[in-house]
Amino acid sequence: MNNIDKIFDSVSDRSLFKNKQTLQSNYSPEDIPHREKQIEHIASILAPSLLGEKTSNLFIYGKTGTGKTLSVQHVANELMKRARDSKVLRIEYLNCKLKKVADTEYRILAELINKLGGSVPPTGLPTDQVYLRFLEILEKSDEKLLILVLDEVDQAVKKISDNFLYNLTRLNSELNKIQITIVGISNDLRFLDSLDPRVRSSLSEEELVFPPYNALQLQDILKKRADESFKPGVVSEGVIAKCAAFAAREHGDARRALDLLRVAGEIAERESSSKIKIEHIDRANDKIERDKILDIIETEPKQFQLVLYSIIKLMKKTKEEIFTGDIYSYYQDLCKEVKVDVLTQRRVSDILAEFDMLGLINARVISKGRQGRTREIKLAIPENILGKCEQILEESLNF
DNA sequence: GTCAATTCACATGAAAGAGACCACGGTCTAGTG
DNA sequence: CTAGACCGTGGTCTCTTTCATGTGAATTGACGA
Repeated sequence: MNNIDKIFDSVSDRSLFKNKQTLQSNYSPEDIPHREKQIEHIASILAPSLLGEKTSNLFIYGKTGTGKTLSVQHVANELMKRARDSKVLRIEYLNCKLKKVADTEYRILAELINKLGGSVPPTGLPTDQVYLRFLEILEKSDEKLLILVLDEVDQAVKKISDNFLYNLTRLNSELNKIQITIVGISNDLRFLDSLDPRVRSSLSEEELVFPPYNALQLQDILKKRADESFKPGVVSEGVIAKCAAFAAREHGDARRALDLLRVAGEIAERESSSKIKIEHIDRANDKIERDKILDIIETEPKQFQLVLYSIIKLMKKTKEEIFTGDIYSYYQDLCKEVKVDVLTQRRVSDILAEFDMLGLINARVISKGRQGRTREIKLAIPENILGKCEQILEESLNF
């Protein structure tokens, strides 16, 4: 037993982390630097809710990792602290992006009902029935106001149509005892434009933009978190700056910067290095990128993998841009070989578009004049993990 | 040489079908008193 | 008589097909200089 204790002790001795949680993405710190203005703004808009008055709907946008969610949650927490005993107010947070939780109208409602303490079957009911239950449960509750935070609404609206937002905003007119305020959060700056004007006007009574952090602000944030997270003296000179620079290049994504720092720490730890050095950051960057891509590839359905495999093979052969037609014919042959049903070109076209979204390929719609219109496709997977990708694909397609 | 019409090879949209999943209500069956 | 098994209906969800329409520039061919 003593030996095991020793091993455990030595691990904790060698560990560079004091408290790793503070670097994890779900951690929410006490203070949020460089967002004071936005937080105040949100607070001032939502403040009347403490009296149970209906506040304006709020719409927030900004790129990923600019502290939107964090700020809103912060304000929500403060509000709840104040309102705890008065029972006027209720705040529910819902992330619309999480698959299997909330990417259809039905599921969003079901999730909300669950959070409010009711229950609905995961499927099988007509959607309007679910609406009715939602209304019912709302009317039953004691609170006068419900603030509904919909994170990443753009994702939801993309999958569903925007009339579910319309329904939500209209719900107020059917409710007597309780009112709903919607706080929408979106990563997509052009999201509002794509909405139905009726929805837009009611949803964005107030608007708030979160600008990206610049490199200096990122450094500030990182420094603060690093102090909480690592043991003193672990972080070498320049590491923070480099992290910040990396993330600033990608539209000031603080989440990414923190991930980078954490992974760099893990790498350093595994190598039993006593400090985090700048080279660890580079390696962390590679690793994050690599893991992300490999993970996507691995979890993709078979047909997608087949298409991707075709692209990789073709790319290897030609080294140049390839077009939808090339891929489709290669893919057809491949399907026959593996004895899999061949999808239509229409479908493959959509699959390619999805790969583009995922960042696995760069696709551009071009017109080649008399030779028609097509996508010009380039692989966006770095050379150094291409082999690994191929291997994974071959395994899962069992060649 | 110039200009509009043509044409290609797909992109992009809309609708609808197939198959999986599930809830609900009604009916049947077997076990119980 | 009643609880549980079983079935049919009707609903959602995802993936896919079918049908329809759109589109940007190379090419063509008519036209005028």
